[in-house]
Amino acid sequence: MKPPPTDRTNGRAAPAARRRRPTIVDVAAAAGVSKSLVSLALRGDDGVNAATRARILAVADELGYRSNVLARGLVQGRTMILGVLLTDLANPYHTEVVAGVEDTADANGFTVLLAHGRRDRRRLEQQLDALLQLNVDGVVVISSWLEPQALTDAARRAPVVVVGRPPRQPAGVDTVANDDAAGAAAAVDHLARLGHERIAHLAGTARPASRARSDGYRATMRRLGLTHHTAVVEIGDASRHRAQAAAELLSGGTPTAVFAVNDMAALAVLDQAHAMGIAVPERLSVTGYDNTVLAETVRPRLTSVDQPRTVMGRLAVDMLLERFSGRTADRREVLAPDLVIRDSTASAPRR
Amino acid sequence: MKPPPTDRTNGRAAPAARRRRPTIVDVAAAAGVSKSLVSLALRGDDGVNAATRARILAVADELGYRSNVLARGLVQGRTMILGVLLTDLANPYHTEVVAGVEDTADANGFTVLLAHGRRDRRRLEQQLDALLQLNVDGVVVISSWLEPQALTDAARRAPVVVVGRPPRQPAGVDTVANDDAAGAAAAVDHLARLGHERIAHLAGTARPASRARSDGYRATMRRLGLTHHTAVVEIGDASRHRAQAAAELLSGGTPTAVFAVNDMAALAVLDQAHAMGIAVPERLSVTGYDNTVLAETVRPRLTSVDQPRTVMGRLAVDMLLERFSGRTADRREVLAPDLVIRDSTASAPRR
DNA sequence: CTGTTAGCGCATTCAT
DNA sequence: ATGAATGCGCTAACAG
Repeated sequence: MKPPPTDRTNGRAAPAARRRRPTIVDVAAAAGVSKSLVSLALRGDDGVNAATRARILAVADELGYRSNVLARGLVQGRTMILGVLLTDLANPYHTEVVAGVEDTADANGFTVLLAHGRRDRRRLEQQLDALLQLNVDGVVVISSWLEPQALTDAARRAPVVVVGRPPRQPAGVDTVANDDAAGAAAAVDHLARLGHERIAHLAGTARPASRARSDGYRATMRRLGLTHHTAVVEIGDASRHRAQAAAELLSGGTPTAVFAVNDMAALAVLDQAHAMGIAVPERLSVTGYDNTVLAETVRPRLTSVDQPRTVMGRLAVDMLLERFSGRTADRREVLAPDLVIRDSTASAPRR
Repeated sequence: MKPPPTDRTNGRAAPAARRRRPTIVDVAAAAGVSKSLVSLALRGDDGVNAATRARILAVADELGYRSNVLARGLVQGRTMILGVLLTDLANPYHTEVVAGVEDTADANGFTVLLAHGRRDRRRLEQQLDALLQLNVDGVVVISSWLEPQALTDAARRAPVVVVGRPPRQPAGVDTVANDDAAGAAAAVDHLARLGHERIAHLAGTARPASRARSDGYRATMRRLGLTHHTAVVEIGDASRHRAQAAAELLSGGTPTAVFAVNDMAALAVLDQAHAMGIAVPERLSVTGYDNTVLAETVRPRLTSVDQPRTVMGRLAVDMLLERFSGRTADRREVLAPDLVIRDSTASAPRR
């Protein structure tokens, strides 16, 4: 805890001559009217003399006056700010949801501010709290790391929508998720239609979304009568683990196709296949999940399950707006994902 | 502009039973003391009876009391919040700088909030304004898009540090940048040492950083006496442009090496080389710039110039702290980049 | 139609 | 150890 900022705007000339932004009183003084009148004029109230209003607007413009959100929030009880809390800035999945959030927020006159949890639950809670303290009107949580209790608590202070798949459904908060089971089914069905039978699965960590995808994989394999599904390997976050898991997967059972839990995992499979001299897609088909930029970047371009991220972000804000208008019942939305077929999948090799 | 939130905490039972967070008065009431005493106790003032303090702390803890940043900011003139303004959330370069900012902010008890410009100058200005309205104590701008005037104006309200290379040095704000010319020289020198002579360059848009790199490239080629530097192609942001530019570059002059302005451009070269059946690095060496995750993702792994992003972020906050302690002179810091050699560069092919 | 006045919210700091 | 005053900028209610 270092020495905090000392500068005060009042008092004698501060070092850097910090300038107060013009307030409504400055405008009032410059225009020679009361600040109430300025307020009315600025908000287009009818009861203001046209000439006076013109003068006020001119002065305000000249001074570069802009009303202060927080001050207005103080009296109106709303700030027109929406907070977005996300686990991991570096995760492109998250940032695309943010784009959707921004779209709808913009269209409705809201400003969006972001808080970053750095993949740390404690920090996520702190940041959520920080947003709430700013009196944001609502929060979109792009994370499945928070305890249901923390979310429910937060929702008592402002409407909260979770984008993703929290471990348990928290009371009082809305959720938007994609149908992981359906996505897994789409990928596996696609591979099966291409004639693959030995379809292996590279599974993720214990996160709910990963589990749902693995469950979907197993269910689909069962439905297809494919008992020979080679292996399910738990992988960690470290890329070394992924590589190791991928190596293990390709060595045992000699699969002709792999359904990876996400694009990063799929990339590990691609790399491992390359190292082992297995041609993709000729001898091995690979599918990812999330359709991140990665999928369009690696060679061969990755077939991947696409979550409608932008739509999810938009929907999240829509749900916030509904809460603002009085909805009290929780709403959970599950969106259908979409398989994007690229170059990493092809017909199964003949024996 | 949709109907804004209507809920007020006061009045009769609001639909969702929105709960006020406990304030210092609640704690005072529950502990049977005045709020002044609570304030003193919480901040460890000596003049508080030990037993009383213990009771107050216990009550505060039980109620889950946490002081409100904004209210404290009101009276103290500082909020202990730092704002980060960035051009593009999806740009991993930016997010790594953020990590550095967060490191140092954390260590000094500051909270970090992010505002996103969506690659739009107007929006960047709005977001900068939004941060300032929150009374953040300082702002780190990770962008070179803002007009110097906008930055200077902002700096009158709170200290501002720009990470990156603004077109002109704005008065009153500090800057942290990497030495693009030196980075370019490191890359070209590396290629020259490997025996390359026909070293082409894939240039970027008109952004200052890109220009500095191109200048560095040309200067180094001249210094090395390599007049035969094939071509400089202007590329746009669209990936199609990049591909086209890369194709053009590899067709004319048959270079044996390419210094690309950034990793994305290098990736385009890699892809194009692959399409044309040119083996990398056997027949063509490629270097990138920025050392993004991309560099460690593509095959072959990309040799790239690394900017010390985390350090830059940390330094930015250090500079903010200096301003808080009274520094008034502008400070501009230029950090040395570092060439990271991977698999995409090798000795020049024999004729 | 215009101007004045009193809070909105909360924590700190000064007098007592 | 306490009440009252204070910081901020705005809007709403009311008086002129």
